[in-house]
Amino acid sequence: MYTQTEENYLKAIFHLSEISSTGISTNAIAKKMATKPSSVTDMVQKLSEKKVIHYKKYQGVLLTSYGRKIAASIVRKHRLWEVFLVEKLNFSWDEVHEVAEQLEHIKSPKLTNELDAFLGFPKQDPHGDPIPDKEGNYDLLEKKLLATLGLGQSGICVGVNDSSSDFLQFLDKQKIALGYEIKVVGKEPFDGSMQLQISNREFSISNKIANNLYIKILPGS
Amino acid sequence: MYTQTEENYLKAIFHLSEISSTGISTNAIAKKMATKPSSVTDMVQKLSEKKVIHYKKYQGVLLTSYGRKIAASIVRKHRLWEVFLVEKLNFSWDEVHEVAEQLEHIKSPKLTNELDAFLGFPKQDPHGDPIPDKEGNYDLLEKKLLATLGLGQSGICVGVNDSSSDFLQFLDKQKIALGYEIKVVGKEPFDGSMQLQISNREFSISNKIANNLYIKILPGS
DNA sequence: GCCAATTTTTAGGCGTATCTAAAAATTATT
DNA sequence: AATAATTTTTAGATACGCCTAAAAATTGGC
Repeated sequence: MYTQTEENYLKAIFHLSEISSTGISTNAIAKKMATKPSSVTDMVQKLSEKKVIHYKKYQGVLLTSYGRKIAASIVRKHRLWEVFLVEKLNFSWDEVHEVAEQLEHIKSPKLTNELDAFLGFPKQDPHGDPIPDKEGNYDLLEKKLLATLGLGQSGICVGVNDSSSDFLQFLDKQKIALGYEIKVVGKEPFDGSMQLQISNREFSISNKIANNLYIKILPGS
Repeated sequence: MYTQTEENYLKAIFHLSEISSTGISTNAIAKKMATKPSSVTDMVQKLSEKKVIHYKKYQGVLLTSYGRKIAASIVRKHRLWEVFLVEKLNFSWDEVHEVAEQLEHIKSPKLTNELDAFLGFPKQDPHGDPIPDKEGNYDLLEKKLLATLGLGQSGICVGVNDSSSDFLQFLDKQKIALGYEIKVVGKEPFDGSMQLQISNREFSISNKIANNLYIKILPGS
């Protein structure tokens, strides 16, 4: 059994692994966990003794296959709860994260699996991220950052990179939500800003925004 | 904000207060919490500083009205989650406690209140215990012997008087279990036997049985 | 009312998870 | 390759919640 803190470290390493695939540095974990590198060192030594990560001094860490399974089960719970909150309890997608951070630590396989069934075995959470199954397997979406789209291309908004409340509220204000079709009708080389078309509405977003929105490209575009 | 441990102490004191109404002893709390009296002393000193209990050395503790409100909100969450688990996720009444012990510590007023609404504002949990409202108020349900119920009254089966094996096996055979709602649909003055309705099943029990089953009366019956 | 039994508190220690400050190792620069 | 900058680890301290053992206060029996 793992403490909530241990679970949070495993989850952080899991998410960092999705990007880097090389050894995850102490500093990267510290940044993600909003803690100090020295605290990370203490923890990774403990996690290493528990065989959930590989760790050698000064060389970063990697999840063992066992550790990856545990991390995936936490992510599974987090995302299932997000679906529950949005679909059953009238939460909006920018309110769910904080509560799901708590709910993901509830220990009851029966609860998790019954919840999964109750929700109709969803494949994605409200941010478009995949929900791992019981065994920890999940489909990687072929997501692209909006910023990488060319002029005239269009796609469907499937997720966000930065799920901070500020960013999610910005999207809300701009009436951008998951599932919306977005077309790139202009790109500004000077600052990387883009002109977009959603439904019949046209507006402009900064490069920073475009680097935080994941898009699934439509085949004929 | 309170730690999970602090919340568990408050809840224990809350439950002990329902019985004794005098100062709750260190030993009583230690027994309920499955910990040592010295640990209890440490904690009650901390809780006293936080103004949630009244405490004077060697004189036991009592909740302040503020502390009672906090404790009631934890009990509220616990019992709402129990209803959720039984009604939505196919848990049986004897499986819910352990999971509810975890879920009761989730901190999100919106979650609690939306869950309440989602469940249709239930007044009792699956064991027949009352669910406090947002303000911490709740109806005390009276525990009565089944034999004392009048015609047409209904209640929830909450306990047994005689726990002999013979009796418990009888209950099993008749498919009567804790948490079941029982309605009195007939009383026989001659021998004191009663006709009962459970779910859509009707059957008859002797007076001896009726004097061994504790029932909590539902308000509107 | 006094002594014994019980209850409660205090004192001191332990493991977890965190921190700061300093030392050690690695990486980058010139 | 030597030195500077960065990263990482170690050392030592703190708060929390728990423990054991011993002291203090209360309660009960005679």
